[in-house]
This record gives sequence, C-alpha cells and structure tokens, in this order.
Amino acid sequence: MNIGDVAARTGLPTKTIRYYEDIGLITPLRGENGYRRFREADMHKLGFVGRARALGFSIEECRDLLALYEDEDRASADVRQIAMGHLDEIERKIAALSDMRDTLKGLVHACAGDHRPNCPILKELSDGA
Amino acid sequence: MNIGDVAARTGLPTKTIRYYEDIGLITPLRGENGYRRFREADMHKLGFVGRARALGFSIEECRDLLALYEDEDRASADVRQIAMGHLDEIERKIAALSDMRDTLKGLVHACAGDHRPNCPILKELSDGA
DNA sequence: CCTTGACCTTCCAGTGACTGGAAGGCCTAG
DNA sequence: CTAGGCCTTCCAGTCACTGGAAGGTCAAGG
Repeated sequence: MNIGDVAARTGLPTKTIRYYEDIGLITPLRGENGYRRFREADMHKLGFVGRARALGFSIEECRDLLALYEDEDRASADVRQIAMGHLDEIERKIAALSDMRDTLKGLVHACAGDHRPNCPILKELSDGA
Repeated sequence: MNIGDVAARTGLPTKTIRYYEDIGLITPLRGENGYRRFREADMHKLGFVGRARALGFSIEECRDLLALYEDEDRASADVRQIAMGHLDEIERKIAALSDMRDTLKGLVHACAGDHRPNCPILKELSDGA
C-alpha cells in the first residue's frame, strides 16, 4: 500500500505519516521506485497512534504505549500509570481553563459592549485589581 | 529601570521581556551603555500583557487589546468581541479536554493495573472499538 | 510515443511563545 | 585589579506538525 491509501484509511495526513516515520514511530518498507510500502502492521500502528493522539497523549507517550503494546510481557500497571499521568495533566489543564473562563465570563458580562470607550475588561487588564 | 528590575516587578522573565520588545509589543529606551531603559509606561504595558496572557489571550490578541487600551475613542464593543471570541475558544478547549478525560477515566478504571499484560487501555487504542 | 495529471520523493522553512546557552561588554565592591 | 553580577546579541531548540518547492514515477488517453 502507498502512503495515499494509508492516509485515506487512517485519516492521518501524508505529511504526518512521513513525520512519524522520521521520528521512528513506524518503519515502512520501500519499493524499487523509492515509494514507501506499508504493511497491515504499519497501518495498525498508525491507527493506534492516531487514537492515542486523539486522547491527547504526547508523541513520547505514544512511543511508550506502542512499546508496551508490542511487549507481550508488559504489566498493565505500566500502561495504567502512563494513562493516569496523562489524566492528571488533563485535569490540570481543565482546571486552569475553567479559571480563565470564569474570570472572562465575569468581565464580558460586566462590559456594556457598546460604542462608548469605558470598559471593565481593559480596566482589569490595566490594573490587575 | 533596567530589565532585571522590571522582571522582578512584573514577574515576567527577562527573556520574555526582550521577546516582547522583539515583536514590537513594547519599545523601551536605550541608555548610553546599550542597556534597555524602561519607563513606568513600559512596565504598565508589560503588566497588562502579562495579565492578558494569564487569561489565555494570544500575543496577537494582546496586541489588539493594547491598541484598544491606548485608543481613547475605542468602542467597548470591540474589546468585548475579542474577549467573547477567546471565551468561545476556551469553552471549546474545555469541551475537548472533558471528552478526553471521560474516555480516559473509563479506561483507567477498567484497567487492573497489576503485573498481568491484559489491558483494556491498549485494547481500545489498538481496536478503536 | 508523448503528454497530462495524479501520485510519490526529499528538503527547507515556518508555526507560537518562548527558553537555554554561548560569547562578550559593563559596572560596582573589595 | 579582579570577581561577580548585571547587561547585550545571536543562534538553536521546543512540540507536532504544516506548507511549499523541485523533481521523480506511473497509468490513462490521444
């Protein structure tokens, strides 16, 4: 299979697939014409990485997860630890964003949003009161 | 005032302050020795940008907000629109992260996390079921 | 046989918002 | 006169791609 077919099947852009080869996540074969030749296993790995990325795992976490996936003697505890670390990270991001949202909501609510210059949003940014 | 004092007072790293000059957010004066010389107005702007960044506004949004702040004839509606656009962005990010969190939580919960290799997290990433 | 257009290749540069580090000038205290 | 703590510029790296240029390959149609 050529890269275009793999892109269509996995939903990943060809650029991204080449990038994943660059950084050693996958190692497709090469045809005589220099084209990448993907096996089912390569496709499968790309799907795996795509789903892990969609859950917000970093590339390095994806690499670790892939390694665990391919290790028949893995301990599920190792997988779980990566997932829990990532879950913590996500919770922290959500908390930070929620704080921003609450503050912003208050400011937007307090702002008349008309033709006049008076604006509590700018006042807050200016004073930090 | 030298950059170190400004950094201490605003809480921004010196590197960041120099970067903000690079991209034209501030324009401190220069002493005969080549050192940056910051006026109160520069400090004030840096505080403004620091607070806007803490609320998650992008640098370009900060630039626009600063311009509005310095425009006595601004309409508060323009400020409000920037803030509301950013608020939307934040809500979308929170929603995306919440989805990830929910999925991950379910998977982490389903995983025994012991010495055995069987792992629903890997299974999900592998199958996308 | 030739051309067209859709593929594929590599390589380089840019994104956002910094951050780290090297190499070197300036300034004050002892 | 030296030590150290400032300051300067410039270059490179981060993360995970993304865009684009220049060029090779392949299948179909004339």
